[in-house]
Amino acid sequence: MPVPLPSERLEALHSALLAWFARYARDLPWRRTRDPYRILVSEIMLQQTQVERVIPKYHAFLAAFPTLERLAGAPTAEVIRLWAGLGYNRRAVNLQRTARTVVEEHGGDFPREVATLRRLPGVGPYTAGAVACFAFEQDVAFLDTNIRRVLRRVCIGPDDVAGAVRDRELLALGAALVPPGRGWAWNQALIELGALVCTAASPACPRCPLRPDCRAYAARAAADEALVGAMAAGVHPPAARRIAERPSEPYAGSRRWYRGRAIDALRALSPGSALLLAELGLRLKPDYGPADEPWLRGLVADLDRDGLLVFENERVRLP
DNA sequence: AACCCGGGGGT
DNA sequence: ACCCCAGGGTT
Repeated sequence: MPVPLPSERLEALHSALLAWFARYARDLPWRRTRDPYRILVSEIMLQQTQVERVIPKYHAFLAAFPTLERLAGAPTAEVIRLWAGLGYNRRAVNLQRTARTVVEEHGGDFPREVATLRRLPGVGPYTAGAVACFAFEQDVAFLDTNIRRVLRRVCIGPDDVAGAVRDRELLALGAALVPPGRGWAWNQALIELGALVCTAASPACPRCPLRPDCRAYAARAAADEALVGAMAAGVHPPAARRIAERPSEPYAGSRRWYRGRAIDALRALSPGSALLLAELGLRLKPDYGPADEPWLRGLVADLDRDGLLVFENERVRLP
């Protein structure tokens, strides 16, 4: 059961992290704007995708679709083409659906409320909070993989057995930490700390501004001390045991891989043109034959359902 | 709650 | 060969 941080430490926590952010934050393009459209594009692209790979795609996408209205009015095929290399292609379709929803149902006026944002396609709890905070500078709390990890370590530490603390509880904890009026910088700073210092595999605690108030650090320091004492006494800890796992399926040849190759094949077509089903099959499998047709129809049907292609008259094309 | 959805880079 | 990454949607 996590205990809230002592209130007398709250102000110190705020100033420590905000000062660290002011000094060490990366200069990322989406931190230079409050335009909700640009913030949304960045947030959708950043879902499960690293910053370094998003940056060039972000610029290219906004060059092609500089405004919400331009994205809403573009052929979906073009949006999918611009998404090449980012993965999770449904994000591209949902992003355009959101643009069209905002244009058609909100008169082009971007929603500000988290609950309203949350209803947009492709916008979940994280993205709704991020847009409310990073575009409209609201002091809202939300969780992404970085914030979740930082909060777990700082506020819960060794009590977080196997991630037993739920998001609901973590979110309540996080909401109590947001400094009034500084939500934008605070949430950016939590994410930045998780990305640069409090990383998943090897956190750089020696240069962490939150170290004085971090439960995980305190516990680790105590454990290290005990270990050093034990080693000095001639006691060695048991070697970590490797748990045997079944070999995982290779990615090439997986369903996900074929979906990606199918969309790539359609991207390569000149705009407006289509491919016979068997032609697509041959581009996915050199030895494609009639026996593969049911499999291909299933693949295509799912992509069609996802809005990533259109299958009509035995031909396949981008929407 | 479990599963699916891409692709690239790090270790 | 794993793990990780500014998550969301479906079942």
